[in-house]
Amino acid sequence: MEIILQKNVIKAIKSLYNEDVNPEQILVQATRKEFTGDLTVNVFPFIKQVKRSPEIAAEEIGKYLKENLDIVDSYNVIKGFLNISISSEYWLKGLYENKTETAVKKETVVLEFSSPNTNKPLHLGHVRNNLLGESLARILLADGFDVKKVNLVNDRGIHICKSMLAWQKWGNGITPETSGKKGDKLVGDFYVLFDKEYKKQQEELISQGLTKEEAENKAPLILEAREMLLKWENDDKEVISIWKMMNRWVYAGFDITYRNLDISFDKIYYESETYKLGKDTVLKGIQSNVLIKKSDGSVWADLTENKLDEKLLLRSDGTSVYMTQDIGTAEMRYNEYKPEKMIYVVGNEQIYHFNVLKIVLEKLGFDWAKNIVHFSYGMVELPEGKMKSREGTVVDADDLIDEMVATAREMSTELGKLEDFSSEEKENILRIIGLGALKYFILKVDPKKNMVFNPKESIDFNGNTGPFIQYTYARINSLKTKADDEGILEYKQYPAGITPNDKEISLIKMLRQFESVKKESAQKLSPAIIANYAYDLAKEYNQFYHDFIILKESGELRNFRLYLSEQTGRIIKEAMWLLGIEVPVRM
RNA sequence: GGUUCUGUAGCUCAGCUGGAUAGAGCAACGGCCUUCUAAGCCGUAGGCCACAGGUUCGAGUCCUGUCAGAAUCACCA
Repeated sequence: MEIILQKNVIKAIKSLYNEDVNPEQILVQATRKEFTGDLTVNVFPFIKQVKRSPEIAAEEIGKYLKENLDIVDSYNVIKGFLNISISSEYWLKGLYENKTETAVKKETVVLEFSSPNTNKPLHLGHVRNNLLGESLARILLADGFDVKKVNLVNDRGIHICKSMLAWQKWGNGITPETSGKKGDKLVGDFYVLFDKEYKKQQEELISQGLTKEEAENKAPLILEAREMLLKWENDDKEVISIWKMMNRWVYAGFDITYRNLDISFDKIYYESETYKLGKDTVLKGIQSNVLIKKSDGSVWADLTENKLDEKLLLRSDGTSVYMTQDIGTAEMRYNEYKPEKMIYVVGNEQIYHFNVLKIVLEKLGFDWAKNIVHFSYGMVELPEGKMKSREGTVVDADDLIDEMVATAREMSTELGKLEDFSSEEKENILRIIGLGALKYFILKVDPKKNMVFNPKESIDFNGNTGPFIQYTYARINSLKTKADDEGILEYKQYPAGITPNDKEISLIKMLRQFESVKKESAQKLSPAIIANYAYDLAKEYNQFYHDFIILKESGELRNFRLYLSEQTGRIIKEAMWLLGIEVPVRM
């Protein structure tokens, strides 16, 4: 509709002033609430060309539009702004049009997210990553992309060796079964234990006169861990078997967390299976003189011409680093899917890493490297700052989910809801609500910004929240159920004698926006745009619901309002789906 | 020190490619359940959009500088 108006403004200018203007000069936007009208044309961008004062030009164009466009009902001019009212009939028709054109692009996008390390359980930071990843996948899918969700499990490296070593030294053969602990938690405990003992050794060495850096590199524990990594890369039987066992524990733990968050993947890569390819590629890079081998055997990429430093790709002992395995993974992934785009959902702390990755891949001759997109999101912080695992301030993912559901339960009991439900149904609804609160809380903020989470205040269930939107849906659903009970079934036809009121029109307008909101969120890779839209829509509907009677109305008006409600519910549900949030039929 | 990101109400966040008098929620205060779900609706109060310049008809938005916070610049991942 904006486009129709835009074209006609161009026509108007041509016929009134005999001037040609570009479409970009015609700004059509929604009229602000304080003014009457639906759409506003701003005359300033072309005011010089038409040689009129803003008021006169706006007035003349408005007059032209009213005479030549039947959808234009009336207009008014304030300063240089031409506010146009679209006929309510046009809005009403729009609501009843069934437009189901699904844009099919079928370009493949590989979307990597989650990417946990196997040495500790998932925490709030990972939760943000997972929720963003899952939501982006759905948003891109809805925009017509063929999305492959992939997870890259970081199952090798020095960090795993630390947990393994600690378990070997102090674990006394403990397992998840004997301890009753979730596997990822148990392994995480040993990682923390390693760090504690390692710190002790460092302090000891520092007191003997070593510098901090020397102490970090000479502590017996770290030497043992490095040795273990070397053994691992040389397929040492014992090391491999501990590694397999402990990873198995971790995966069992992760599976539970993923399931609780409704996260799934099309494909899981393991770095233990991709790093060798990376190593090979790096070695080839030396032969073709793209990379440098130093006298101690370490391999580097010289990035000084890109205004960056030198970057290590293989250690002097021949073992690979993070970058090495990411090269291999990217290559493997590209060969497997030949995607148009590879998106990595990884925190903003790794911006530098991905810059380097792209440059190195390009140097190595992979022209698809330019299609790599690092979707970098901000950190989740506590009111007192960053989460520190060593200080025990990490917010554990499983605990957080449990707390959210518990809060939902308290609220529900207090409000006296859900009393007539079976316990099974009730639990499911509480899960939907608790999880909805958590997911919405995280997804509504602009991904690139850091966000603050206050565990003491816990997440709200009122106001701009997931449950607010879910509640709106439940209300609508309840209307439909009641309509059903009363035998109101034929309500979907165009209502002949109805003139929608202002609130109804603004609801219809908002529903129309959904398509462009979806597109925008896909282009900008931002679930927050969907989240904020869903909230605005729910708020608008609640006002409508409060101010007007729906089912107790009669005839066409009742049918129209019921239909309008149903459409709102449908879009709320779809918007929430795009966020990975379920909506309950009752709450 | 270099690079990147952020700075909007007491708190948590919106603010579309520059557009009219900067918006929500929470917290505070005051109203609304004999009518479809009050997890709701309405109202009051709360702002030098970090600061200073610049670009122009017009700047929270773009440019430059300053200040503050964060991340990163590892033979960690």
